[in-house]
Amino acid sequence: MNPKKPQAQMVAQRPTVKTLAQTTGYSIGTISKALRNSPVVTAETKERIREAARKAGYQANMRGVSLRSGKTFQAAVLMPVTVAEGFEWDGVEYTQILSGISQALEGSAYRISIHVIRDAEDGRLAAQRIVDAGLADGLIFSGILAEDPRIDFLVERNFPFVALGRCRKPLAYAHVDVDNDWAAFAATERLIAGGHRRIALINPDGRLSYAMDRIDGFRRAFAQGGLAPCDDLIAAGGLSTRFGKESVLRLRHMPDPPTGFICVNEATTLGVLAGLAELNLAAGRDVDVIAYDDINVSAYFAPPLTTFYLPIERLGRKLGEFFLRRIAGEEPAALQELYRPDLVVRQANQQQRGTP
Amino acid sequence: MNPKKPQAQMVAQRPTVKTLAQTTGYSIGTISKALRNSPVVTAETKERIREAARKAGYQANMRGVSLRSGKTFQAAVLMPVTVAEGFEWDGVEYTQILSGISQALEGSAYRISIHVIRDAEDGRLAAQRIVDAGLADGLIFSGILAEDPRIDFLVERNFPFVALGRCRKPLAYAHVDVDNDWAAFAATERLIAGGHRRIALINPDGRLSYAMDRIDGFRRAFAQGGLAPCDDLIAAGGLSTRFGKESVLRLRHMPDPPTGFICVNEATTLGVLAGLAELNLAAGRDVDVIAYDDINVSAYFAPPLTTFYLPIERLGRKLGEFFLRRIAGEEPAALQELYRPDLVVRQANQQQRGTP
DNA sequence: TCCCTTATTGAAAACGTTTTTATTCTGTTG
DNA sequence: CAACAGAATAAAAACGTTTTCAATAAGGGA
Repeated sequence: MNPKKPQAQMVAQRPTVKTLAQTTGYSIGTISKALRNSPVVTAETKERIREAARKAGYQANMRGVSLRSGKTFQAAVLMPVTVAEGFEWDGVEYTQILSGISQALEGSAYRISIHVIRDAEDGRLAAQRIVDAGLADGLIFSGILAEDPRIDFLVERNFPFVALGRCRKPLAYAHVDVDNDWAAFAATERLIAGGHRRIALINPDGRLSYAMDRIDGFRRAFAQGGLAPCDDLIAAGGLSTRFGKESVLRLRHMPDPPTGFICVNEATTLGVLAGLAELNLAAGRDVDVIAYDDINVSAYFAPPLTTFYLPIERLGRKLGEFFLRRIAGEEPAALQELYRPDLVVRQANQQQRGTP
Repeated sequence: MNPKKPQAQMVAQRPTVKTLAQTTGYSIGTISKALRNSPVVTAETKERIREAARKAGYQANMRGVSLRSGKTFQAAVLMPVTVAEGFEWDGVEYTQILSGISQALEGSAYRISIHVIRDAEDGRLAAQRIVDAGLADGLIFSGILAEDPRIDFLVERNFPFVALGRCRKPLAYAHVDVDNDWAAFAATERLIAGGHRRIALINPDGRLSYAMDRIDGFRRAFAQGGLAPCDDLIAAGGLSTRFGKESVLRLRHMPDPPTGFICVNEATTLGVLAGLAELNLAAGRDVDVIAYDDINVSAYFAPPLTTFYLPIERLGRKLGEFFLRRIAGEEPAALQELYRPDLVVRQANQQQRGTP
């Protein structure tokens, strides 16, 4: 009994192909082929090897696979974080998006890895780092600009990705998007039908592609009614609660103030309501507010608001699905989907006559 | 000119240690040692090799490093997703936590990988999978139960992790936590001082460790005032807006209803306000509400509420810092921190006499 | 002058896979 | 009966590192 003998009394190491080769008598090449269900290995050999693998609790070492195959099995998600003015709620529920992506990736070998970015330009640097250093097999990101440096870069490098949102360049790439043009059009149309003529559009940063989509829909609704659009009532800024509030205060102090408000997300909506409260105005009585809602929270606002609702988790699931299909080699042109949110009516949105 | 010659006209491949060995004339071993700043290699050799690496744009291939070193360079974060009743807002701002962790990990080779879990038990399975399959070098997770299966498992397996929250077992593990006992005590004390005697505690799931901490603080405040605690007014449930609203409606229909409410997060607070509105009660007039706020949103509620505020991103940063230090081998006992949130007074919280 | 120590670098092995190529064996065909 | 085709498996190479061990050179003391 040589006490130096190193192998026997070791704690149970993770089994490898080598281990399985020893226990079954086959070579490591055959083990690998059998487990990957290669047609060259005979059925009963496969069965024996699989049985041994099962019994040993074998799991392929991802680091080995990774090195050999060149794949990372990482889906990189660029997560924007608004370093806004002192920790403002921005209502960007990335948790839901990630949950959706995660559901789609379940069963695959892919894992989500997070890369926090500050803006789209920072995102381009992150994308470049990921591509150059081979940190992931593909990318998922949102907050698409009309001219998005990330999309330009990735399309040029032919690196797989899926975008939540569309840029305004005629490029072929996988994406999922909300029909913001339609939603803004429908919201504006509804307020016009309710008698409103001065309508404010609380919008995000104007460089964002969907901000432009919303403006397009907004203007189209006025044009359809033969009215001039209220371009002076378009507020472009952040997605924060503070921005919503400040916008209301500013707009309501204009000579011909808006009586209707179309908000871009829950956080701005809450800010708008706070601003109205400060002016002693009530939504549904003095003015009307229509919101867009990712997370089904507008029913709890005071008062409950009419909203366009699309659970953002559903978009996340589609992003994940498209990611896997893109990685598997499908053409980007086949991986594009546009969603229309549901209109949830909680207010009549009829302008009360006799309002200031 | 043999057209089969494979190397010369290839597109620029990523440089490797082998490439650098060829261009510098050193061996790959020396290259590796020089780049890792090993003391055995001479200063001028290091300089030459570093220069060549810089010029070639060399970046170590993580897959190679990973296989050789056995490290994954992954920080696995277990992200809870409440598959609550139809996409309810739960106010769990994981984006901020991830942002904080990400900041702390910047500069290191570590990346965040997300593992979505449904509850703590599901989390234990995820942890087991991560440990067994070697998917990460360490774990970060939140939503700690008084008896948390994840902590038991990881401590037993001696696998590095950092918890956001403390369990109730006397185990040594790295953690960051909010002093919820103190916060609940202070909130209760404040309402008692304002004349309230019937105070409701809107609490999360009772198995959560911090739910118990809150109850402890709640009771202690009554005991200090020589009063009997309102155990019948402790509502235990989700973190959703719906739960906040339903709790108010239920509690206010009791024979001796509460006049003060202490909420657990922003989402429940919004629900509480919605419930009060439905009962035609106003916070600050008919009843008082004190909230806990991770994301600085309570200033925009109607009315603005007195809150305990601690930007959750700060906790995230600490989690990331502790993670790196734990991975580097520091003892868990040295990696523990308890934060007290700031009290932000926005209401007097004095009970108005003559209230029902 | 010779040997021994020390400093520096080179060579080789190892991490765990997958894939390519080689080998062995069996059965068939001219 | 020799050659050959085909099937199954084994052997080896490769992915890009890091680490261990061996080799070489230089310098110093006897």
